[in-house]
Amino acid sequence: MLMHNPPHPGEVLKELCIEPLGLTVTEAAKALGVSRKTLSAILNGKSGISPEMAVRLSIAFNTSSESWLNQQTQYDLWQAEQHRNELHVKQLSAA
Amino acid sequence: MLMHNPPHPGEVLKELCIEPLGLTVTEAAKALGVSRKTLSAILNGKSGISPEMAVRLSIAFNTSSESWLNQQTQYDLWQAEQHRNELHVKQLSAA
DNA sequence: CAACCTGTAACGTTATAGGTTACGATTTAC
DNA sequence: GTAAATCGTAACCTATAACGTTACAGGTTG
Repeated sequence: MLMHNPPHPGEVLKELCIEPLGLTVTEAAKALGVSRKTLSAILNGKSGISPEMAVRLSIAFNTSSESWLNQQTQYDLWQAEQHRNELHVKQLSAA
Repeated sequence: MLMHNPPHPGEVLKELCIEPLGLTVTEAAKALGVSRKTLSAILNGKSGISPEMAVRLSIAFNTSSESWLNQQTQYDLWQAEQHRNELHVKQLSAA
């Protein structure tokens, strides 16, 4: 169970990849093969990291696509968990 | 890096939760608070497990929502990795 | 001042999760 | 054997989200 609010993957991307390399959003977007708008939205927490984007990041920054997408999953899940008690779900198993 | 095709999370759900408990799709859908169609689509690999659905499953089957959503992530990522060489991405870092 | 970078609004496309209703086919129960 | 339940799914809808192009205003910087 996630205990604390995970950071948006865009923040991590900015702080760990873009800024250390002194890259502009324009440059990075071009290298990633996406529009400047798309990358900007991610960096500013306006949209998430899609599976395809995770693969792009893994190529550009020589990382694992899993790590990127897992971060997104943790983020999304934390959001969903905030509404856990609003869901009308009945228990089916004690396993 | 993922090496083998991960199973669709719907298969796992069926084999590990629905069938062992002898549940019908109709019963399970009702307990989960979703339509029969929605659950059916998941069980038959026609749609994925959303973050909210992961939370529903965690309540109904007393499991972790993380495990469900992670399975979906691995599945989605494997699909995306299959097109890795079709993406026009330039390397930005050797880290 | 001119060149560059930025976020973002406005417009579009495409994909996907979810709902309801309805159907034919199969399975189960009596 | 018939009636009831279940199943997958088609057809229709909505909402959300990622992505694209173009265009603009504001900020830096040479």
